Amino acid sequence: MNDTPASPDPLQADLEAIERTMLQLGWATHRQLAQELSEFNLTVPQYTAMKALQNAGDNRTMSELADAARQISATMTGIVDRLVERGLLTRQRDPADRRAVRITLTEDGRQLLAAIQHKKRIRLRQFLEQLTPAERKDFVRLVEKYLTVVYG
Amino acid sequence: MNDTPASPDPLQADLEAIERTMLQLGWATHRQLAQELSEFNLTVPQYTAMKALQNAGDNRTMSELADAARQISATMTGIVDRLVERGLLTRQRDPADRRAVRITLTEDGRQLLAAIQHKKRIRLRQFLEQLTPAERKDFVRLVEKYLTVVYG
DNA sequence: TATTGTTATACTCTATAACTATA
DNA sequence: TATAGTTATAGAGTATAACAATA
Repeated sequence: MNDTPASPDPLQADLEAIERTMLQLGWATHRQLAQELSEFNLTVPQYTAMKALQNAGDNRTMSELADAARQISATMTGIVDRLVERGLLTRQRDPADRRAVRITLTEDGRQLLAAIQHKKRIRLRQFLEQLTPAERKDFVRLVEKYLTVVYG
Repeated sequence: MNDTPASPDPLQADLEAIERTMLQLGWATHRQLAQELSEFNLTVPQYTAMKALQNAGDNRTMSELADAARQISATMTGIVDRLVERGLLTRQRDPADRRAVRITLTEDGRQLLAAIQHKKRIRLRQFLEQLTPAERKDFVRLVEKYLTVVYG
């Protein structure tokens, strides 16, 4: 008869707090980003693809870009279509393997990313200014650990 | 002549690390959640709406639900349509104000949320087990501060 | 008149399956 | 035969504008 143990699973309370917080973080991030990007006439998947390309070093194939952006190639085709049409990316056949297509950021594309980055950083800086250097390091370390453990 | 100052903005390095990490966190969370939910035939906006309803105390109006889920009412109409059709929510005219519609979780809806929660917690627990109690508190505190500062 | 919610419209994202071109 | 990428298809989410019912 001990339905209400004095000392239950010590993780339980933290678990519930983190679950709620992370769902909020994921969704709030997504919606907020969508709204910020609409000002630049970009969608979240479009921006994510461009950033993934930039981080992966530009001149990637469609498969590599799809992997980096966590998409399948059929989806990436449509996203890249619209970005090429706007002059933010270019598509080029790879001469070494004519099945492959190489994607590059144009100068316009790079400038657009820079403009978005500039705007996003203003608010991020506000956040960082409220933390101590040790807290900043902890934050990055904990979030990276979360990504590794929870998303493999 | 001091183009490369020995001690530039001390926030700059952290800023770049956090920017990249948070974009990855937002997108990875979204894509991972979508994949987990597909097993239950739910989309992310559908799940978010159901959780928002649950957190807001059930029996909310469409406007309240849209606010809680960060959607506009026209979008919420479509999302609720599909959830009602599947028997996870019910719609009822409010007798006190016949313009308003009250949304409630059905028993099936509550059970589905419980099943999803059970599955999500397994992986979250893995993460928490790798942290000290102090780190767990820090994590929640820092993420909540981030949400407050960055998303108001 | 103002508010609540739905409908109409147009576009984007998404996954699956079938297909083309190249290796 | 296998791989890289596109196309076809169907469904869901999204915002805007117009609309109906109620206050």
